[in-house]
Amino acid sequence: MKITKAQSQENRARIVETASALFRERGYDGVSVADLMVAAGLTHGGFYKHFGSKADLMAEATEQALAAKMGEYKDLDRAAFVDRYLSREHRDARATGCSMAALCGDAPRQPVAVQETFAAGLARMVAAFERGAVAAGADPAAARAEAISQFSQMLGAVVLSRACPDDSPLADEILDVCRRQMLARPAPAGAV
Amino acid sequence: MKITKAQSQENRARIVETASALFRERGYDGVSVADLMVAAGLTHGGFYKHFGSKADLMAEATEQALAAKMGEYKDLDRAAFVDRYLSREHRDARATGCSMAALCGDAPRQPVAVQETFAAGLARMVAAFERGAVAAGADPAAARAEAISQFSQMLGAVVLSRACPDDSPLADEILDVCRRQMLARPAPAGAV
DNA sequence: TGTACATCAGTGAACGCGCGTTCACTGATGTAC
DNA sequence: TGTACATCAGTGAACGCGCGTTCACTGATGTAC
Repeated sequence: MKITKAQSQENRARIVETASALFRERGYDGVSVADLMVAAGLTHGGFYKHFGSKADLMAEATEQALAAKMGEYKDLDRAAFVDRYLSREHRDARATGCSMAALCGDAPRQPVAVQETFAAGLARMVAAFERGAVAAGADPAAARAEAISQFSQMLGAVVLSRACPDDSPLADEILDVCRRQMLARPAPAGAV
Repeated sequence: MKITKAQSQENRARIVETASALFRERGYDGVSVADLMVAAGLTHGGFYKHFGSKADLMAEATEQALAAKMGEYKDLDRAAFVDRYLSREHRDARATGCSMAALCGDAPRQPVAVQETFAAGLARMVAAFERGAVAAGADPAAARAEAISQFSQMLGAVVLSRACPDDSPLADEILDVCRRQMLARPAPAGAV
């Protein structure tokens, strides 16, 4: 039953990828090591050949998902980003959406390594937002404040929309209202 | 070991109150029935004399905490509410703070009864915000949209601030930036 | 008002279950010669 | 290039533990007379 080195590395990568999707979908505590390994096409015993603990994987999967998402969003202009972030598709696709929005409520109760990964990801996200605003012509002095308050609103809207039952009209209303408000919001230069 | 009717009702109320604090502090899944009953000064076996299941209590404790918070906030004007909601004290006092902010990330994964309680609470909260804005002279047509987008931002800010490690400067920055931005935000009548 | 007894809130041991983690074992890979 | 063997990723049973829930039991309360 020994496996090629390449095969083993592939398996490891698949575990991380599967974990990052399942964690976003069900939360860190909603995914057991056994669930996860089955979803990755393996058995649970082998998990500890790749990771020291479930907490280690949580940190690694979160790190990877945040980095991947930022790469994905990097080339969108502000309006396109707002449109996508506050879309019904993003709200409904927890597993492939923003890890920050999916897991920010769980993060404070997790091991320190996960908390730190989260905080670092948030800092990078704010910095990226800020650079985007400046590039779009915003007053650099106000750009950071705008980045923070706008991201707070968008994340809050996604989290609240997801907290509504599936058929609730409020779920869509929250997204639509915030999307319109974000797009109509004065250019970063004008605020605060 | 039988107890007075009044004593029993007192015990029941204390369980609900204790639960609403512990759930906000550690999340629904972070509090076991045994933990909770010990915190309420009882033993775990008696729990089912008062509640059909843990899920029933989750719904009841959430309902009660949301209603109590709304009563508490009812008489504050907008600026005072913003100041308090986005304060370090509120962020750090999870157990006695806003249940919406403390548990919105957990709500979607909970039993339907809890989800419905949450959605109803959110709807009431938005309605209260809206009334407050109209009373403050806002354009009624825009008041609802402002209520939704402002509450999204405030909740997002509290959740993100809590997701930062304790000593992180970003945690305070998020609150401070959003508080300033909320207070400087044009009166509800002027937006969107 | 006093007595006899049914009620039922509270107790704590026990239930089955799923969790994270460990471990002896397997057998193809990859290496030493 | 061919052979012998050590390695180690993967397997699946087993571990101790905490969970939500059940249950037989207790004994003061509250009621019927």
